[in-house]
Amino acid sequence: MPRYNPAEIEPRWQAYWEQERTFSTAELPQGEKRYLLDMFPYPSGSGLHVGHPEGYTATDIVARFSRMRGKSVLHPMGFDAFGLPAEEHAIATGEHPRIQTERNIAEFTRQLKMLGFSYDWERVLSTTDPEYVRWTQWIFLVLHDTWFDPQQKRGRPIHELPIPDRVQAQGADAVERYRAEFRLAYETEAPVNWCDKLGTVLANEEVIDGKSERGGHPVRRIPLRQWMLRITAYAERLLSGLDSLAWPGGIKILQQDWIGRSEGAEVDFFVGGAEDFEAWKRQRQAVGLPEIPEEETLRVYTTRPDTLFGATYMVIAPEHPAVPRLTTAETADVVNRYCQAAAFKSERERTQGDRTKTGVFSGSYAMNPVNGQKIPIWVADYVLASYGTGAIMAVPAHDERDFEFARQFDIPIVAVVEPLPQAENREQILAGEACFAGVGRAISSGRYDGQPTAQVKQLIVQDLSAGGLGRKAINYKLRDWLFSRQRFWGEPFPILHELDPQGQPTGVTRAVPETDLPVELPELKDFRPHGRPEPMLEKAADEWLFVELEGRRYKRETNTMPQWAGSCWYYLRYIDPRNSQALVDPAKEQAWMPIDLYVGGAEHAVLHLLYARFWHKVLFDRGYVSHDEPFQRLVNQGMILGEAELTAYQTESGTFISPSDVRRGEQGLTTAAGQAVLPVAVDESQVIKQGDGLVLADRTEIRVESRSFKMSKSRGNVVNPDDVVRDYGADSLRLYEMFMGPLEATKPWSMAGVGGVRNFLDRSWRMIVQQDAADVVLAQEIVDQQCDSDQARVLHRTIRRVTEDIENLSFNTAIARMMEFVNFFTRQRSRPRAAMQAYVLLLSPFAPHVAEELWRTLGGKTTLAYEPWPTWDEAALIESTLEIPLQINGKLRAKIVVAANSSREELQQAALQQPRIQAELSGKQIVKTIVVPGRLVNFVAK
RNA sequence: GCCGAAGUGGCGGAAUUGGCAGACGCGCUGGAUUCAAAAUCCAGUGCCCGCAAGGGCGUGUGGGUUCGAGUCCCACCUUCGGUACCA
Repeated sequence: MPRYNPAEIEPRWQAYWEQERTFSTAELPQGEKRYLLDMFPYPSGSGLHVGHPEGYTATDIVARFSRMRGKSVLHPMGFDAFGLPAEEHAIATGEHPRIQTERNIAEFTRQLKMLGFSYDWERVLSTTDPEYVRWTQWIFLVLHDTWFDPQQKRGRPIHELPIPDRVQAQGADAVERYRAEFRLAYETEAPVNWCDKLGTVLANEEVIDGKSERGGHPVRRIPLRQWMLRITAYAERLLSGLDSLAWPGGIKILQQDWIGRSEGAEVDFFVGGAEDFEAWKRQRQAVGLPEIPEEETLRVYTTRPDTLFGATYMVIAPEHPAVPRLTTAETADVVNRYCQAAAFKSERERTQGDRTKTGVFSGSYAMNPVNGQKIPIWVADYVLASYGTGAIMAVPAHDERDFEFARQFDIPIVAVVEPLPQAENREQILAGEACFAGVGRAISSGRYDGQPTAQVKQLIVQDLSAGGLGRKAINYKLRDWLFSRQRFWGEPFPILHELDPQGQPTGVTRAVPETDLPVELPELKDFRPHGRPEPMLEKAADEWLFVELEGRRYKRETNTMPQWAGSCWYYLRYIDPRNSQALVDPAKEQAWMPIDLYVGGAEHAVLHLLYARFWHKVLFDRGYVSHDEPFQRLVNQGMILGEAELTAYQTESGTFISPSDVRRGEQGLTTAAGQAVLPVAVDESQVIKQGDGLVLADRTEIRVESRSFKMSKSRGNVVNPDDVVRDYGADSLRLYEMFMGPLEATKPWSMAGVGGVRNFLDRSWRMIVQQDAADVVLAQEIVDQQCDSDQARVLHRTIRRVTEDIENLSFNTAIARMMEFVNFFTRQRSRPRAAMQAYVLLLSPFAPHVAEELWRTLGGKTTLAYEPWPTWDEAALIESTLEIPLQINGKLRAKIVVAANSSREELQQAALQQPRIQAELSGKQIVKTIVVPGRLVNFVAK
């Protein structure tokens, strides 16, 4: 009987591991440690899909491999369990989100356990656990209690913030307000993306094309009191910290671009009238550049101070505080209307679409500090209030956006940078008819003329600084992080707002005392939004909402934290998941951190990783963790696409045409002649291969397209791991996920491929287990004797390659090596037991269940999880003879078998003896001979 | 537009980093076994010409470097992913 039967083997070994606590991890590592982390999943109602086990299997292989190499391994799993779907479910059904969340977690847990991952399940956590929420809130209070010291470039306790005397003199409330301006967690009135339909505010990343990511409902911008995190203070550290990390280059670049550092200058333009300009300049010369510009100046940020002489107008953002000041009686109406319209549009609407620039003249003029030229000030929404100073000097000759705007509104264009002589459309650029954003030499720029751009930049900034008119400046695209949501299903903020005797807020806030954490969510009977922009928790009963503390009355903060909060620090909690005294014990933290390998999807390349790094740096500055960066090595697993789909194209009249004859235009798919074309799904049986492609079997001149698509419910190509495990077993699923291709690559699913690796496991089984016995007994070929030299070579080569491939995360090739091993040994009449045991150990990280079973059959008494990893013997790898290719003029002409250690001369002689080579060379002259010992011989002949 | 990744048989993918292109798997073809099928085993399988021996061509396209290029350099094309006026 005993065929390989995963349905019986797998649950049995899973139960064994659980009962024996095989993978429970010691509190502290002994010897070398490995912290191997998966990005934890959101437990959605649809369960695991086959994308999840891809990364999970990769880290599990490394975890099992590392244990066998004697490392202490921390390999945990948990759940990112706050999130909108559970709340939407609650709104629809009235069921508390916690109930559905727990059900989903139970289902995920079942599925994860079914796949045999060697997680330490005793450390499992969920971001929704009250004990976890407690420490999320605690970290928020750390952020609230921290300011960033720009001198020391680090976060420090708020009580260390120097308070200016003038503030101190105004009393405690003034001091508190002053501090609030510096805290890393602060409140502000911010324009937010409000969605009427969802009844909630959305983060920018949750808004796609002016619509909500979830549901596609319209979104508009309204101002609302928000919690923000001052991540911008850490921009420089977040940028420079990337250098030391072993991350994919592309991800680092994404983060760099997101942070968006630029160097330039801030320049003040005088807007107080031409007659006072000289006086203003003299005054600036005397007192220097003020920290905050006076009312009669407009401060701009530019990365091209060298083009200052080409500034022909200025633009301020519609939200700029100077807008009313710069508006005149005549322009007031137009400007007001323009600003209001801009405010109503979402950031997305303002920055996308037709791209035709809009704007209105403010009515005022500014004086260019370098040449005293009077230039108009416009209000336009192509300038963002949230970047730089919210105002720009516009140099249409050397900035595409300004150029477009100037063309539209007939504003002069003056070239002040001369391109290199060979530049194309140089004449047009100099005539102000084309835009040139590159570098060159200064022209029409007074005493700077003739100097290269880089030098002019430097000189102008120097001169501006000396005159008190400007200074060097650095800016970042990164914005502060909008950290509050108006939903129910999130962590409450541990913040209290003080009330006066009339029940009105006094504006003073305080933190909930640490001993009162966690602040749990209030009980609600009804989860439907109240439809106002205010947070959901406003619906809470008064007993929750109002708090008395030390004789004062407070109202609780009713915003909740975004889903990011829990995922920003979960990797720390795994280290010490039950600690009730601290988020993590410092000794354990120091022992296990940093994370040696972090595997997850590229969709978290920017936000999750940036936010988590930010929190980590704050915790580091405040002394709660021992490293500056949490994720030493990062790998992004590739996306798994659906099974390849065959498509043929058919015109309306039913004629099939080849894909190359299909045009993709505004009308959709058409023929070259304009006739509509429809894609038709084709079955594999209707298709044959021909030449370099596939064609219809009965119409071989018609080509068929083969493509894979993202898995989606709507396309119906989602693969469910439960089905795969039922039909093939978990070991086959794991193996297939790794065999498909490189971990980082996007690759299509193929059920036939799963069958292929299942076949390999069957063969592995039959190599060791007797086929027609009643019980699981060893195959007759298994012998207790030494490998012969061929067997030893195959064995040791396999050990070496599998070991090196795992170290390089090259799992697909590791599996190919094991397949070669099985192909070789199934053909051997005698198979040494030791070789079989070594093989089973190599297989075990990939297919742990069948490996355990085979290990036991081969005489193992307990789990193989801590058996020493096999080592290879270099001596066994050496081959006595080699086949060497012989080339003439780089073309392969013959092969010879020679002793492996043949010298250069011996090789050349043997090659010249070879009959075919002799024949080819006769009548020719050998110009050159290349001999690479162990590799090849190449004759260059004429 | 910009940034990133990638283009190798019918398909998924290998190739010690400049040295026999196509490992391994799927699929397909033929054979053994079987009453038959499944399963299993054996052999073959880049394309073209040829009965064969053999020959020619071949890693997205075009050029280059080299005795030798999938791999290095230059230009371009295509696909996928990300991003959007950041001064």
